Amino acid sequence: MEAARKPRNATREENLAVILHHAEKIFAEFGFKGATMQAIADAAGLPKANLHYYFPTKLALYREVIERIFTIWLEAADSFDTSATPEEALSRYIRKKMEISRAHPCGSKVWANEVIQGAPIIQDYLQTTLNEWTDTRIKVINRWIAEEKIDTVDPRHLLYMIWATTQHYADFQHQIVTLNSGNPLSDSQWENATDSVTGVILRGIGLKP
Amino acid sequence: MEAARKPRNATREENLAVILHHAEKIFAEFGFKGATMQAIADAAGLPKANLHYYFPTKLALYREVIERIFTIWLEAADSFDTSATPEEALSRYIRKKMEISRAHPCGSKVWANEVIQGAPIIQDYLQTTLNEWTDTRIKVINRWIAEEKIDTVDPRHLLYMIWATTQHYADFQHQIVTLNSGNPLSDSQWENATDSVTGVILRGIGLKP
DNA sequence: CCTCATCCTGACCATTTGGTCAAAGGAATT
DNA sequence: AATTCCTTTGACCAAATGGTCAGGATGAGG
Repeated sequence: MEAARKPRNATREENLAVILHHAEKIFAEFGFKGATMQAIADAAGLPKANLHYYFPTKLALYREVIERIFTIWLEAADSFDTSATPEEALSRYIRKKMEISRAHPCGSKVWANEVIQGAPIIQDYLQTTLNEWTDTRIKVINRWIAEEKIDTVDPRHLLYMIWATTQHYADFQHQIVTLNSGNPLSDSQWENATDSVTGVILRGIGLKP
Repeated sequence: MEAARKPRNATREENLAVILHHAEKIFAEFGFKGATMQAIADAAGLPKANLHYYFPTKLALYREVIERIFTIWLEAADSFDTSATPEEALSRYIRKKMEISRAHPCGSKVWANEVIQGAPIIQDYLQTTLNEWTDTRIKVINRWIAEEKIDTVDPRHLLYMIWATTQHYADFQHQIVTLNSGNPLSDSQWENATDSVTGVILRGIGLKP
């Protein structure tokens, strides 16, 4: 969000990246109030006072972390409407969201934590950007239904199902790993998960995956 | 978990219930570290020191809250295997889980928070009770597949989908309410949500809901 | 009215927390 | 070398937090 003033010195960029990376982990693990600046500083290998040089308050750091996650989510959203058919649109969107769950589990967890706690920070995002995005997708899905390309289904709940299932693999990662004998999902297991989710949802609305 | 020593005095029972009820809310809203004994005490309308009379530590109170949630979840699990057909078993299980999401959203949120944070408290539950429960259901689903009652599907991911979607309505309640113009889901909207989820999942594995 | 066990609570404490600040590097430009 | 701007950090503080404790309230049985 902040433009780097001196691109010549890469240290600023580096430090920002390191701080944000570890802040994401700590916030994911303890939530906003549970995370401490000291813990983030230790994880990042910096003195606490240095964090406050880059981010004046804990809230500012948290906000930055959240904003980055939101950006990633919006990009995944793009792959929804660059497709011709419902099959392609939905399966690409689901696959993309599964990939994000695997690549950025902590980001997803921070978002989940935030929403569970009533979204005190991102409330405006929900009301504006997410709300608008949802409305446009609902219209697309309703068009598919009108054109009899998919079965009748409440578009809103279809979207919720996709969000819930894909994010589950990030947010409940620990539970899934535990039920997988303590091992993280392998490549093929992730592939299987993606295929399973895609298969049930597509068939669930009358498509053939 | 603790037996009441003097059932004659109902005050103990009452206070325990009040404390646990409000503790669930506060823990759901702030996570374990974020919740404060003072906040729980205020919500329950009791002095903080009184909480420590009933629950020696914050952890003991949290553990009790978690255990109660787990009990409710296990009861929902029962409705899974008292049914004859896959249609009935799955639709009853999904419906039950949706009802729990509506009746006990805070409980679900506490569980979600706990799992997101790596389940430091309930790890043993995941490894024993939940793991065993999952294994038995997987066998049942695999039998359905062998008997060609449902399409081929990875039972594990089918279960994850059910958990994810149903719990989403509790854990992401705030997001759903926001996307519903700020209004909680009405009776008919909950019915619609349940039907939508059940419909997609059942059709997704070759059943007619 | 007395006894005794349970229940309640205001005051208190040690620790942790987010955040501040002044003084000290450091590197490029003049 | 002097200057200037950015960066770093140890020491510090006020507030909040989990937990303690001694003493007071309460009520049932005698």
